[in-house]
Amino acid sequence: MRENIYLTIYRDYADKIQSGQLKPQTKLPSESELMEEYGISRETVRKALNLLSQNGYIQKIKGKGSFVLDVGRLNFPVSGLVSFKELTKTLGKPSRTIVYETELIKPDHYIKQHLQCSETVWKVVRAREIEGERIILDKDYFDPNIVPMLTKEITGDSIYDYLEHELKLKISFAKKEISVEQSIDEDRKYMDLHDYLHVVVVRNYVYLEDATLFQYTESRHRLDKFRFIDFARRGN
Amino acid sequence: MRENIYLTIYRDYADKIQSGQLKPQTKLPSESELMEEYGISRETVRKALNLLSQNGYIQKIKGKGSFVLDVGRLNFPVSGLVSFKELTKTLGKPSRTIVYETELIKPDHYIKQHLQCSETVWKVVRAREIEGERIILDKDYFDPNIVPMLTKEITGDSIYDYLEHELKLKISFAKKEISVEQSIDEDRKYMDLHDYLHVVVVRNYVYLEDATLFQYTESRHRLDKFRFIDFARRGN
DNA sequence: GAGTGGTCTAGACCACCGA
DNA sequence: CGGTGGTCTAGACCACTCC
Repeated sequence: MRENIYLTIYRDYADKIQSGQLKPQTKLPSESELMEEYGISRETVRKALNLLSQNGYIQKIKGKGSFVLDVGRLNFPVSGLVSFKELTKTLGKPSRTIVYETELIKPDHYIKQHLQCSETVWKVVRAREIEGERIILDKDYFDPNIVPMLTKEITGDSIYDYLEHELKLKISFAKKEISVEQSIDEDRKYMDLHDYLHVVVVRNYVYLEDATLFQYTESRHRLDKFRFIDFARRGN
Repeated sequence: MRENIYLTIYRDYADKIQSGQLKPQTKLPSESELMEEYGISRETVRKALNLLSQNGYIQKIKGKGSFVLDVGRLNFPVSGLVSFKELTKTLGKPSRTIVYETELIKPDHYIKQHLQCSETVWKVVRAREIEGERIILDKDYFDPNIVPMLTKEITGDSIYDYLEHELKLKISFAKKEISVEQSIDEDRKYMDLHDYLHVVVVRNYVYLEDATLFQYTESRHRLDKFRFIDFARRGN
């Protein structure tokens, strides 16, 4: 027991749909049937279904019911906050992370402006290698008031696991800005850039529950390997 | 009267925040105060606040209250389904649309695969000019079973206005795929591409309320002018 | 402790869909 | 018409924050 009936039901169905156990076009049980099945009230059922709807798993149609959408093929990084480790897990391709820097630095004006914080910041530079090619360069900056210590061991694995499970930080929301910019020397040095003149730059601002900005990340992708998928609802 | 108290309250506050009338860090009235103020129940208040939270306008903090986020500076195309006309309205720059094609064609295999539909499809090709340069090329494909007639007048203005207000179509959700690809002759012909070898391609699949796909759009952007902003929540 | 948001309930009325 | 989802109500208990 304890806690979040609607989240449990949401995950139940999200898993069933993602795994293909529930095929597209399938009709879900009606809200009253789900009330019975789980022994809960209708508003709680509806919270679960609305979550599924918002995340692109189902479509609710008034007077008819809830139907499974075709999510299986393309939606893995359904917009949002997917870390490299999670991403490669779903991709199933050989990949690794190469850590170039993990150090406390004095931020330049540019970084200071983004991460409005103290006199020093953690800077982490890592390349992401997939199928033998370094195609992503991640430059992370952390507020040391929130992340006091980082090591090569942590940054080589998943920083997010560390932040969420060790430091118990609760990430609340993030803003991404995607643009294309000219590649710089650093890109050529740390990535297998071939002769592309541009890179896709994803600037990521990550906030905690109390709305404090604690991380700024610049993720630089080789043009030909970049892909971003976004699912958006209009009214629902 | 009639209908959707929570949507009204949502729009009230969304407007106030977007216009800067409510500054970042401001504390909103508590849920019980809003209940009083509008004479409604708490769950209805919460629906409005949750909408604001999901769309990046506010941050709710347990035990403290709801606080306005700094949305003003960057969030205009807060991910999602923004049309060119809406976008330029907020940008306030001189812009226009050039219609190159508005015709019924036999779809090639590629399009047929995307828009699984009949023997013919509407094809619309338009360039978007901002500050004197054609920097976006939009290729739209519509299912003629749903959109029976299109004219140059319609496509030159806003197709979405026509679809929503004239045809009363209810757009429900869309999936975007962003990637970077080599530019083709058509790009150079219809855009002021300079000598960029690549374009940013946004493939857009638009669905109606009953989950039928009715439009496929390929939006090709000049590298240097492309920008995409995404706001995403992690837990609530 | 008082005040806040997070979850949940058991009802109600409505608009829509299909037969 | 019965079944569906969409909105709304008036309560309840909890966990959290701040004093």
